[in-house]
Amino acid sequence: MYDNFKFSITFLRNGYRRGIIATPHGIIETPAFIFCGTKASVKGISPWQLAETGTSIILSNTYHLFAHPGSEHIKNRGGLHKFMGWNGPMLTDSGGFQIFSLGHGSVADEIKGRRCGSSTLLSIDEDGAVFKSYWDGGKQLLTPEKSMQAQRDLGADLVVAFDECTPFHSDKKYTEQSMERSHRWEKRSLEEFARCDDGTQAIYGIVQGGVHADLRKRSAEFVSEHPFFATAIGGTLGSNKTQMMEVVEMAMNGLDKSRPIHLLGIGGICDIFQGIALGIDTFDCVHPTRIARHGGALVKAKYRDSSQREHINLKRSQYKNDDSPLEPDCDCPSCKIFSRAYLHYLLKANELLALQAIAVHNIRFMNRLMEHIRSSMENGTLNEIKEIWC
RNA sequence: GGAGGGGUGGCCGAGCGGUCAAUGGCAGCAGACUGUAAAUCUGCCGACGAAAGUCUACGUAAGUUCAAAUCUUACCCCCUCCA
Repeated sequence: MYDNFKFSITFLRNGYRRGIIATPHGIIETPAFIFCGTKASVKGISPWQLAETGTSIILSNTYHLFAHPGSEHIKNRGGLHKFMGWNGPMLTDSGGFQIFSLGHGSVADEIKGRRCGSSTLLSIDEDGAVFKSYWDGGKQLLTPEKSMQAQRDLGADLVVAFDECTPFHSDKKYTEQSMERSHRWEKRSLEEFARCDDGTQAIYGIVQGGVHADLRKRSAEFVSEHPFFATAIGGTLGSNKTQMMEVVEMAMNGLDKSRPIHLLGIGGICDIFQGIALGIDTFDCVHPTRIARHGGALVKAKYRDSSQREHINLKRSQYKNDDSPLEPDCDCPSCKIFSRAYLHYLLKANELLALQAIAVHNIRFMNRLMEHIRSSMENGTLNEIKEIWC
């Protein structure tokens, strides 16, 4: 297995590391950020814009494409790469996160105890999870085998074992049972993956275990003991950032460090620096592209406003007369030709260009951040550049 | 000239005797967003006040009533139809 894949660590110091993941569609220099193109599209952004802004890898979601238009439909169109026009490395998430998100709403809602009214997760049992399709209302069963078959149809380079993303509010007993079931699901995922392996894909195992150190350790050991190509850290990471990094550290303790390690769903700037310090290789998050659509532009520390956020909210009236670019030292197309005042106006005028222009900037921002992190590792300036970006 | 309809907070637009500082929507001002059911969601949005509350408000003026955005009368504007 994994003959066409390779992970090489090219630099290692004090636990943080630089590396290269080789896939049939190209290489990913790590640490890297993976942009979310959930429904076979990074919302509002074309593949050529992704390429122009230095993106090496994107992610799509099995659950969403399974619900619509169907993984077989995409297989018949030549696979996901061809279908969406992205020829670089790609990962598909298994749909495990949707057991969480379609049952509890957003991560923030769940942690803060705000339950959203209607859930489309109908039930979970040993076999898998039953959803009410948000597309046509029909009942859908997603199992480890189905997720793997769908991911095989989609044809991403990197695929992910099917797990249950356990909610933060679950007690330890449920978290443990859920973790053990996830382990059984991951084993089934691996078996189904191996059964159809044709050398074009590599699979990630997922560490679960909630916020409990003993569970995280057990889960990390489980994943490391099984022949996954790489590891992803998933599940709830706690209710605040301090706890989040504690949980990541718990998971890291039992992991096989020779494999690529991905931190699922995390993409704050400071979070990335902290994750890298613990040895994380890749991150993915909807945050950069989602906040862009809500008028939020990521900017380095010196370009921020008084709000202490990692982005500026261009809908704020303070930007109405701001003729400067989002960031004077950014090389993205948006910064080269648009002012904050213009983007503010576009947002107020409800013009779609605003959403795209800010997303292009945020994507370039994240890629520049990762480039800077990689280049600063070997000359030992990681701590200095953190001041610039955090 | 005759007949009818209408004038409500920045705009559109409900309400048609008390529970109305007045439903909604838009605009405005903020906030949230971390393996995307998200170009979404939440809050504020007459003035003063931390709040209780006080004041000023439904074209203008006068009236009926314990009580009027809501009823009556006059006036001023707008729209439609007829001459």
